[in-house]
Amino acid sequence: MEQHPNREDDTKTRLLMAAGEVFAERGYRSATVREICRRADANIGAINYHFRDKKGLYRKVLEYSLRLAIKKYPPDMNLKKGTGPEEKLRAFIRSFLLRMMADGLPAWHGKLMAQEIANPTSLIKQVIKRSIRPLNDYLEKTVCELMEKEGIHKKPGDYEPFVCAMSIIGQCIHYFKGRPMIQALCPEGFDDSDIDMLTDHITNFSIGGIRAVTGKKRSPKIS
Amino acid sequence: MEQHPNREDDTKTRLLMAAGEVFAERGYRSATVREICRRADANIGAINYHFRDKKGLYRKVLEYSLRLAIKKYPPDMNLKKGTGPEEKLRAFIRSFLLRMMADGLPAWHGKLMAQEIANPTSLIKQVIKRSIRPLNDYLEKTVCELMEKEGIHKKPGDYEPFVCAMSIIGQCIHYFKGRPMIQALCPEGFDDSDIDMLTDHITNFSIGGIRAVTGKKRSPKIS
DNA sequence: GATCATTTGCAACACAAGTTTAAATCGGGT
DNA sequence: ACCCGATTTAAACTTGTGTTGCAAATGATC
Repeated sequence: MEQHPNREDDTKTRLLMAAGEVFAERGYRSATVREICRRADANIGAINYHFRDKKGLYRKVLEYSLRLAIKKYPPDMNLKKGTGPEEKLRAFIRSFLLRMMADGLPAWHGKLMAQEIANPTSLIKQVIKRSIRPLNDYLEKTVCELMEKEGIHKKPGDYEPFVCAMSIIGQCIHYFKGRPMIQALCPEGFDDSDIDMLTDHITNFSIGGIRAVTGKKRSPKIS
Repeated sequence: MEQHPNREDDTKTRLLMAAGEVFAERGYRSATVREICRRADANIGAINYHFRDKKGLYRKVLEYSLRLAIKKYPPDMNLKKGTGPEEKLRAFIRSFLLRMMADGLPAWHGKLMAQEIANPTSLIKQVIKRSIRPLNDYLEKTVCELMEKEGIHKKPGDYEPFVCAMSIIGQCIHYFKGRPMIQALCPEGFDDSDIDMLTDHITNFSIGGIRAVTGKKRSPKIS
């Protein structure tokens, strides 16, 4: 039935792939080992043999997905050095959206993270430390660069860059998790091909937001 | 253990109250009838007797919560007529955050909606129609007023006000559903008392965002 | 080709959660 | 005091899900 978990691969790999798919689209709790095994065309027992239990499988999926993600989406987003912060922000948002919305092999990295954020499991700590924190640091750094252009000097970890980063992430995640509601609210529009328009909107909106946040603080410093 | 479902009330009311609490904090799927009954100090069978089944109970909770919400948070947010759109937006964001974050009796209206958005049930259509849509309309209208001040004429339902509204809602919901992650990312800060700071930030950020979005479109119309 | 570790398939088990049922209890009305 | 309907209770039933054990099959090594 499924394509990606190629029958050529060994059972362990097929399980890993199928599990990645299912965990990504259903989340840890709602995913069932039986569906994973069905998609992997493997036996229920195999999961116990190769990964001990469901959580062991999930742990391996996270590790594998993380390793792939680092390769495919390095923190600097493969942008040439010296690109302006606006373009860095746009690239960040676009890749963040793509990672969550896209289908296919590298799709589940973002979805897994989004699921963890919305419904944390006991592995949330690890996910944050190794996946979310680096992304967030990069985003905060970019935000700081944008603030710098407004004449405000902030460093990652300060209050303003942090909440701005949260506002940006929040928008992106909302467009993923809130898709059913958005479809219902606005039935005519928003197929998956609109990621570019979405990227434009969130980028513009956020740049304006950052500008406004720094603007509030600037007044005492200008004069 | 619990306070609100007062032992004085009849079983049906106690069940309704307890269910509101549990559904609000756990979501429909993760909530269990057994916990609801335990909190309501009622028998398992009572749910079947009074509400047919879990979904029937949930439906009644939504109806009751909606009726209360309309009374407590009317669409115009009880602002005096003639208030500026900035203040309307701030009031909207603040009440939206409060409804999700607060504890106590009227707390679960917002939480239920947020849970529905993040994990829709089969009743999502009804929730959207009667709760979310009106709120969204009001928000879009406010956004349009803000755009008007920038010299751009848009009406609710147009693309720009819609995506701006989504960006605002997205930020608010992220601060509710993403609380565990935010705590982990920024352990020092963010107790529940920071709603005022959050309101300030999201309001400023969003006003700047709206300004930026209209700014992009304004250039051809100005000249 | 025999032996051993690895892998698979199947069935059973445990457990949690929603639902149902039948008996017990209670409260008014006559 | 008795009866009848409404309510409450306790227990069983059903289903879905994770886990485990075991026998059979497979494959590699000597």
